[in-house]
Amino acid sequence: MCPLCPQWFKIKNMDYTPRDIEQKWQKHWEENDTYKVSNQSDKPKYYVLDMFPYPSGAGLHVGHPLGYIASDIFARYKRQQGFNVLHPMGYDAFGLPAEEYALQTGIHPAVSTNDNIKRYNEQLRSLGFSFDWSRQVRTCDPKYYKWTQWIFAELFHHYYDYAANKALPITDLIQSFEKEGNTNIKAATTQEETFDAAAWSVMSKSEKEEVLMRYRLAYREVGYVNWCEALGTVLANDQVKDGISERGGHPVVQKAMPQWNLRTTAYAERLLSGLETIDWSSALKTIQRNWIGRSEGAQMFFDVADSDAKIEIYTTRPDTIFGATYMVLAPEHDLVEKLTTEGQRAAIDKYLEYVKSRSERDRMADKQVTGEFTGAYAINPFTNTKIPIWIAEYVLISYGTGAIMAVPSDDERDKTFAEKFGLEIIDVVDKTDYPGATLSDKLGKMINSDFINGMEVPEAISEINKRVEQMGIGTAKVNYKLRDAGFSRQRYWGEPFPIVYDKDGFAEMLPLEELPLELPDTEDFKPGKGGKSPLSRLENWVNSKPSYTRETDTMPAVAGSSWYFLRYMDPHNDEAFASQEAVNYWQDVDLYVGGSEHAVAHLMYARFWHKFLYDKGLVPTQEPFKKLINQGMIQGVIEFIYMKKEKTNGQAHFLCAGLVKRDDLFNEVAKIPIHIDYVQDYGSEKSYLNIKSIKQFIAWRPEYENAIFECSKGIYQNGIFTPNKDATETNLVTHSEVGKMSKSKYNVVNPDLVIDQYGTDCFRMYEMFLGPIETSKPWDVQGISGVSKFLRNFWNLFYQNENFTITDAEPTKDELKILHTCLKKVTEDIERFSFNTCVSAFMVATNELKKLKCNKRAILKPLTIALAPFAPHISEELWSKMEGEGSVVMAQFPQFDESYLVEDSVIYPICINGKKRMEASFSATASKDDIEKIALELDGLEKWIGGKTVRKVIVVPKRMVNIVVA
RNA sequence: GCCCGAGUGGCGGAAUUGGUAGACGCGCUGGAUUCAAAAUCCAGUUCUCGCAAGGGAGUGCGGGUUCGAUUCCCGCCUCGGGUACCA
Repeated sequence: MCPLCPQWFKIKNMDYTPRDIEQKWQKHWEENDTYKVSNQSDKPKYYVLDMFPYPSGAGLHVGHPLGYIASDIFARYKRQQGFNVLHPMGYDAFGLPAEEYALQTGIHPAVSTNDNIKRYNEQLRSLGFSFDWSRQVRTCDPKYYKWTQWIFAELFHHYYDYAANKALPITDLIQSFEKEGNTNIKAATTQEETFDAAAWSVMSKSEKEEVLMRYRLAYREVGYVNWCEALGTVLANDQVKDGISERGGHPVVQKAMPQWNLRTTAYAERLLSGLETIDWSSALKTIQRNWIGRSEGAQMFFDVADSDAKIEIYTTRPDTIFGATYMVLAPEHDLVEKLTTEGQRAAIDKYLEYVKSRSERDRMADKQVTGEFTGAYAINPFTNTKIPIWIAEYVLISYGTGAIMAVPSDDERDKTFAEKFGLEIIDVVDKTDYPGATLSDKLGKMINSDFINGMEVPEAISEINKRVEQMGIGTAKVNYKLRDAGFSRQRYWGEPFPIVYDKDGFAEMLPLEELPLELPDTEDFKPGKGGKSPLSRLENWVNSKPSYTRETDTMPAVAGSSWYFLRYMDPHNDEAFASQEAVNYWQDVDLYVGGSEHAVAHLMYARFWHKFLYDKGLVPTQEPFKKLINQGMIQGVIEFIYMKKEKTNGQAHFLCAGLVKRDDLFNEVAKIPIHIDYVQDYGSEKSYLNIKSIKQFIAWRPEYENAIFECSKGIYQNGIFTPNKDATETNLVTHSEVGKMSKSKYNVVNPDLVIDQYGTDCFRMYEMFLGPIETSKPWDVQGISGVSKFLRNFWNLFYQNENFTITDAEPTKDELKILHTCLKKVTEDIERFSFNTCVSAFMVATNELKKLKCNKRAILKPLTIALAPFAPHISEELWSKMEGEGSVVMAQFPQFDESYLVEDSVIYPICINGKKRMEASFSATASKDDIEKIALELDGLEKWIGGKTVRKVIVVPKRMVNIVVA
């Protein structure tokens, strides 16, 4: 402020300079370990967790902090309520992007990851979060992944016992085998053959190891995997979308490779039932339920005519077996080769050739009805008739048993197939009693079905199941869509498996004393051809343990993120992943905030690992995350300019969106994304390019140096603007779309710039004010001035004529009412995670107190405490000026008092037939009868009743009066 | 296709158990201040008819329950997310 300026005296209030205040307090908090939390406390615990970020090279954009702000508000609120709050942050630092970046630039993933983390740390610090940074974890730190490796090894050393319904040591299983073989073992396994103790005792070491591998929770198996040649790695199902890799969009094929897997299917039932016990959104639970995909049905064997082969099928509709007129095997099914007759061999080979040529993508794109007859027949065990065996691509080898009994009358796909190939259709369910019911509803009455005729479907199902078991041809069975998790990656930047193979090729887990097995350093991280990991080229490392060779694959990124929340509880422990005291104190995560993109993979793996650790008695709860909130995405507007597909005189020709629309040229133009920094009125409907923008665009994209830019105002080319009339400026309207904020869309808005201009507190509150935390919305900086104004107004409540002035005068009834209305609203809304309405409540209170010129400590002190979770810096500054000592961070959150909210009188709307016509004030203590009596005698009421009869008067206390007339 | 979720002013959104629809903010309009602008302050702002007083309509569309519906029920439409030949 300059005293020489004539206006200086007009600025009545002390300037609020957010950046100075914020930097001062951030430094103060850091120096004083304000947010450091101890594992020893008399206070009740509360654990608030964010999904830790992958430190990408692009840095944070305005979308990332949304969830962090929400969780920070809640953590601060809980802290002020007297909880010992664990609120940590760390980095999910292994993964493909760092490695891809390394391949492009030659910069080691460890180096770029470290740089990125540094940048993230700075950005997160500037947002004023109350993280206990001393507990920071990084999944790529050997001290951390020592325990990732250890848990993996423990999975290897355990199997899942269905009788005990938990994981048990594999040594227990070996004992059982020695005593009585596997006949009485009920376990999660792919072991089909039974054996007794004698058979076990004569097995070779290799046979025994093979059997055990079929029981272990971490096991190695040759299986079909999603192989992506371009990325040189195996991908999980959820990393493949429509047959191409989610990352990079490369083709993915099925390839047989030995892979390490986790037997997640063993926990299918518990992963499903556990959902009932946790407070997650129904949408998210549904996603997980669908992913687990439980279905009840029967597994059955069909005999094959003139053969000793048996075909095992799975069906959810055993009741329809009398309508099973043919069978279908998946083309990859083992029996195809054996069953195909000589006459059909050529046709079948041709069909198999065709199936091979069809990528997964083709199959998705056009679902053709195709198939071929094997020439063989099966016997329907209930009708004893011969039914033809076909192969068809609509039956998948990976689901159920890879074979079905086809019932064309009651299955949509079987029906189209039967119609196309002229196969018999027998109606077996009469659905006339259930009009509108779909096939999946399983409703109707059995017909043409011998001894179950007349039964309703559910009864028929249990009857057939009973009969199937009596006949010894199958059992009722629950099936899950959930697959075991492929856990091997042929990449460099991940956790090495703690595995060595002896000279006979048997896998052994390294003991804890030999962990961590550190990722060896190399400059050569290119993926090898044909699925060899880069580690396989480091021969010294591979052979560094005498008479052993090391596993050269690495773990996927989900490994480290499956248990990181436990490490925060005791992050520097070298003796255990966390001490039992720490785990027993912190228990589980009370509130988990993160994006819904992790709905399946991360949240499923983490629950699986947690349940395993629970079975081992290492964690006290079955579920890791009690309450989960999915924050929405902050989207960005992507700006495009239209370019004609055909060049004009050999030059690129850009067109105004207005012209494209006017002349309907949408088929003749392509959309070229343009950096949002060059667009005028960015984000608005009328966003456009002026001459300056075009020059910036050309500087960015020199290949368009001589391009033509045409809009209704004229044409710009080679630095010259040729107007149509007398225009001096272009107005080339861009095409705007809302989408993900991404570096590749050139629409990333960096929070640093916003913070520089408005301050962290303002940024935090504005992101909350934008709307409900769970909805996605485009970033729009327009409204931020309202929040900025609010913070200044709040600040100015404490200032009079440049002086900090606060009085100890008794507050009035009105002032107390404003305060407690606000406290009530804020308290209740924080509890239900409605942060946008909290901001609004603060605005209302501030506006009203401003009108009353209230600067009383009794009002402003509690209000400052309540504001602190949202805007911690301004609150701390005002607190220090007001109180002189302590920190607002630990100040007791003020309790609202309903008694201040009680009114002497209440204004009731008077409705006639439900429509508000008048208002009237009644004493708060007036009885219903009194109100009714007075209401009917109100002046002016007659106009609305208009001579009609009053039929009824409804009085809802403190709400409204409704007079019904007719 | 199936399974979730959502549709409210010019815009973001509020209305927590069926009880005054549009809080709060942006934007816009008018006014004050200013040589002028920015900033600030005051007033107005769902649409529509009307100079006004006042009236009518109104929460995606159509129906229903109710004294009363943004809220509950039935049938559609649109958008977003998930999933996909799951036997």
